[in-house]
Amino acid sequence: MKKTDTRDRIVEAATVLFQLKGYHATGLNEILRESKAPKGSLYYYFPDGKEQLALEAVNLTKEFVEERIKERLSKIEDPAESIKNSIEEMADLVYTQKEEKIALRSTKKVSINLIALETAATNENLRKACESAFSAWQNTYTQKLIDGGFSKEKAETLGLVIQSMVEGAIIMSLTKKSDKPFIEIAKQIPILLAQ
Amino acid sequence: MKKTDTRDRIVEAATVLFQLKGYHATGLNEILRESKAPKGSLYYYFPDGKEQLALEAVNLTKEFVEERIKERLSKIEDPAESIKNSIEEMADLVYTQKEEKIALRSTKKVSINLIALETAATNENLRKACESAFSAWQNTYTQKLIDGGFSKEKAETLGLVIQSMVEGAIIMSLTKKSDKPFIEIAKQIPILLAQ
DNA sequence: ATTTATGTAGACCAGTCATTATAATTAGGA
DNA sequence: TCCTAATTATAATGACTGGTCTACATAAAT
Repeated sequence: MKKTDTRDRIVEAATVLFQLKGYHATGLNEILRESKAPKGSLYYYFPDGKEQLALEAVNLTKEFVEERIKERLSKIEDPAESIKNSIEEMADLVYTQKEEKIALRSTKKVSINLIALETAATNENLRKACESAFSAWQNTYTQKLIDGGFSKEKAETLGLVIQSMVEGAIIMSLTKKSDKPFIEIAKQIPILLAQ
Repeated sequence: MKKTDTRDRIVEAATVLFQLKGYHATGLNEILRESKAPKGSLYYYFPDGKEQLALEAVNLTKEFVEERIKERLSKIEDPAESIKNSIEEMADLVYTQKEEKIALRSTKKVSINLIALETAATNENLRKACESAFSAWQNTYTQKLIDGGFSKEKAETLGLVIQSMVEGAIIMSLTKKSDKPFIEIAKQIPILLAQ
């Protein structure tokens, strides 16, 4: 029986803020304010401070997104159609999050894109956590392709390509303030998998 | 006749640092130190401070990359092959930059990826500058496709898709510390354009 | 009743941030 | 040589940073 949800609230707030504003642009005080937690609690639950918090945020997103993808992929048997479908759902996730960004009521955890770039050259721990998340997602696509009859080699290549396309769509989508990149990427999946 | 190149050196250093470490993680002092510019010069040349500096950095990268892509696309007539070729060159650009990252001797300006994500939700001026850069690059691909006989509509869609794929490859490449994402993305281009 | 965990609370630290105001210096042309 | 404008130096501003610290409350265990 859990006493409080303080710890969870802190991680949730950190997750949203890190992916929305970035690791360096988000201050601990802001996370505390948003999660209505006192500073003493932060270092009680996260003795290693901001980096530990970011690691947990990345891992939380990793699991959340992996779950989402798997659920979507299991609903349609045909790999091309199911992956297309999954990408279209991501468009919604990224986009409805954007709209609610001021209120921050959203608990959506959708991308580690920004943290990944911020830390790729400067923080090996976080870089590895992001790499692990990307690999997990990529692997989900690969597995679906193998189940659908693709060779292991081809499935691995296409998994990497699809994961890259999704990450690219996120960037383009956020900067263009449009879900069109997602939609167009999704449309190309069946063509890509027809080979 | 130009007296000094102080201003240029500042922009160059800012460009490299912003894309390597990020807008918020890069301090003005660091830019000064890296560019060996006099302390007083920054606000003399850039009275609007850090944001102005970032705007110029983004625009510099925009023009540099656009030039590179155009040059590459003009060397091969077939759109698929030329775009594939251009992406393979980008792999080198991104990657050799990475290797020299400590020395920072590199003056390469290759991506606005990180700044784009950092500012998409928090700084409308910079977001627009990044959007403009993405559109310019995307447009270069589109134009090549039109010249190669694609319909305007199809060319525009594919331009967006290709641009998204490239941005995705950059993220994946930096996070995985491998140029494989670029290579695999490049391989898919002819398949994508065979439709 | 006493002790030990568990968690809350926020003042406080030294340092860094971007920015500004103003003074000093330098350079070029008249 | 002098004047003026272009640079650069210096120093201070106040806001904010991540992180540490001690005090305090509550509740469970002994």
